Amino acid sequence: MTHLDSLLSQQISLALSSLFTLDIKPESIVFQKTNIEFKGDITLVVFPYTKATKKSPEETAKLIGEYLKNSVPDVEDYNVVKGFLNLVIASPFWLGFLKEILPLDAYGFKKKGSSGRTIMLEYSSPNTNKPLHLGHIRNNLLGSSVASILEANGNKVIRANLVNDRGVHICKSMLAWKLYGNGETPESTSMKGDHLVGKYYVEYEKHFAPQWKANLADWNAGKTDKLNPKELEKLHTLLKNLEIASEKKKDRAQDELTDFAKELTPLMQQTKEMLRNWEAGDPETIALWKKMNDWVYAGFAQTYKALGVTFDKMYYESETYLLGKKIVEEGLTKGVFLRREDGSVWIDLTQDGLDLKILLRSDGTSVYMTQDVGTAAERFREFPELSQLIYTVGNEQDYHFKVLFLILSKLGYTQAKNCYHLSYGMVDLPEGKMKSREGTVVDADDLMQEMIDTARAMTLELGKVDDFTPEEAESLYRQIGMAALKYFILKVDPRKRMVFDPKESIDFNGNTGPFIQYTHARIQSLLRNAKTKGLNHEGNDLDPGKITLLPVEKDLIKAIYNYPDVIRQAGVEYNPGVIANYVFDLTQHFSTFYQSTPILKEENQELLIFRLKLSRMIAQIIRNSMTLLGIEVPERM
RNA sequence: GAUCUCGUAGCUCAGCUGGAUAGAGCAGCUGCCUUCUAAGCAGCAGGUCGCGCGUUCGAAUCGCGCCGGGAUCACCA
Repeated sequence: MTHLDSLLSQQISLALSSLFTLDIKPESIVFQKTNIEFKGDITLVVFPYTKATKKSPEETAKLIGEYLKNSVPDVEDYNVVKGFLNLVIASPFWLGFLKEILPLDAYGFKKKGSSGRTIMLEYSSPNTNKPLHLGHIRNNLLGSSVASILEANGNKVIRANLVNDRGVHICKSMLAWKLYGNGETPESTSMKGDHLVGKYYVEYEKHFAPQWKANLADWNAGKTDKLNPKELEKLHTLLKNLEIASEKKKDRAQDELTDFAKELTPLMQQTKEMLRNWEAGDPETIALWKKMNDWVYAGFAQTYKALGVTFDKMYYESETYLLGKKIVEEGLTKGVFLRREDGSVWIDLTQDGLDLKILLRSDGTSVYMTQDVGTAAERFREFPELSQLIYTVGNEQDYHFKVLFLILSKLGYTQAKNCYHLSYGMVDLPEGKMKSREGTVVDADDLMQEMIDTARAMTLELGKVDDFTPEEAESLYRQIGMAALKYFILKVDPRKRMVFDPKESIDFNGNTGPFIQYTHARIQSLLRNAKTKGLNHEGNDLDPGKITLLPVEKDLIKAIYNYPDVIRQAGVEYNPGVIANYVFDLTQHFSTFYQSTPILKEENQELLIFRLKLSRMIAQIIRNSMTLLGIEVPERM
């Protein structure tokens, strides 16, 4: 609620009371933007009150309008269309407001920490067996931007990254490198470390597939002589299941058989052995693990730097994967969990409309959920002041987090209600889902490079950098390319699945990051030109009495007026798209103004200076908004 | 089978705590660079808001049902 809203709602409450003896609380009165077709700045819909006023909507609106015009100096005029009361707010109000905020350099932002809330926001959370791809880009950009938005709302934010650095999938890359790597290193191959490790993850699959397929083929041909009696028995059970399975369950039964075939390959046996060695602390395995993970981290560091994301706190699964077991034991004694005959531990969530969920395997080892319970508990202990714990994770894990928060709550963690799953939709390509098997996965590093290369080509073609030094030009290409990418992804509501069309994302016209950057650069150019002409726009003085606002100028000030609410809204929704849409709209309005209204050529000196100040304020908002999206704005382009 | 989610212009998306004739961008078509950066501006064209029923003075927005896409429900992570 803005100052204007609260002033008007109080007056309207008084009006309703004195005109119709109606008791309506000011807080319950809401306004909406005046439709562009009609005159006015803010609109009250009176339909809700007509039952009580016993008058027609038009009559009711007219009476309220007249009351406001007489009692509120800032209400200059009003008009009524059906049940809509459109109020015209006087120019001095808008100019007075602008004058008030001109001295601020972060208008709309709350001071960091002013809310007294500390929020931990987890994002990125990569696996160390392959490089980052397009999906990770959305995760990183989203998490990073939401962190900034929450800070702009006055919160202290801890940016956390939980690295998935252990497990079967990591051992696959390690084993493949050991078996087929011939000692390759990032140095010897001039490959980025994460890409080299990813190469061996793929290599593993290449050797693995023929092995399990051979198992299936053998079994189909009745060759089962390699199996021990126990395995043979399981195979018979699986085959029988497949045979009697209904049409619908056939896939599932086939998957189970395939899993068993994978299990019994030499490669998988070796992988599992490697994982056991790792868990036992075998020095050779640990050394290999460290070496390859270091390669990956060096690679990730580059990618993160290029993306412009940072972290305050790193967590490694290798250090946290044992957490949670103790909590599960405690939960057992509390009766939250139950132990089956085979020793596995479960929670029954059927009362909550969910299913049974496993927390410890029959061999006593943890599953993902166990670790997540453990890390959450650890974070609550480590940061007792935490007001909120946010997980930026794809919506494929909606169920997982529902269960996690429920378990935490059942274990008695009151902080469970402060946990939030920032769930975002998958990124698809125009031809459908990204599939590693079909090689359609878009690599993060490649994509960024492509964007920068395109920015270079476009900029050179337009002849924009003729007077730039080579370093300045390169920096500009990077800024533009990254802006295109980031804006393209962040403008979409995070909750929604989105389509990433490389051709479209590389467009620099229209609703794009580069267009917004360009508008900022134009304003800066304007201000530079003003300076060389000796025009001083830096002061904050402004005489509302001497300026008559054009409609386009009033629209701009109104948009500025709404900015704090936009930042608040983006924070409430955890949605950078709110900022993106706002700043595009603002930029578009400014372009209209810029194109249609003389600024430096204005003869009236008061007006000229006012327009410069207005432009300066718009530039500030563009810059600060883009910062919330993690996007840089150049001074020239 | 169960649960969750999405469906708005040819394409990508806004709008969804109910409000006026549903908005942008891209793609298509017209204009505008001796004038503050044309990565721009102005305009034209493009819609049964998946379908149906209901609630309401009023529904793209809320509820129910159906159709279609996606996801999840593993001793995977």
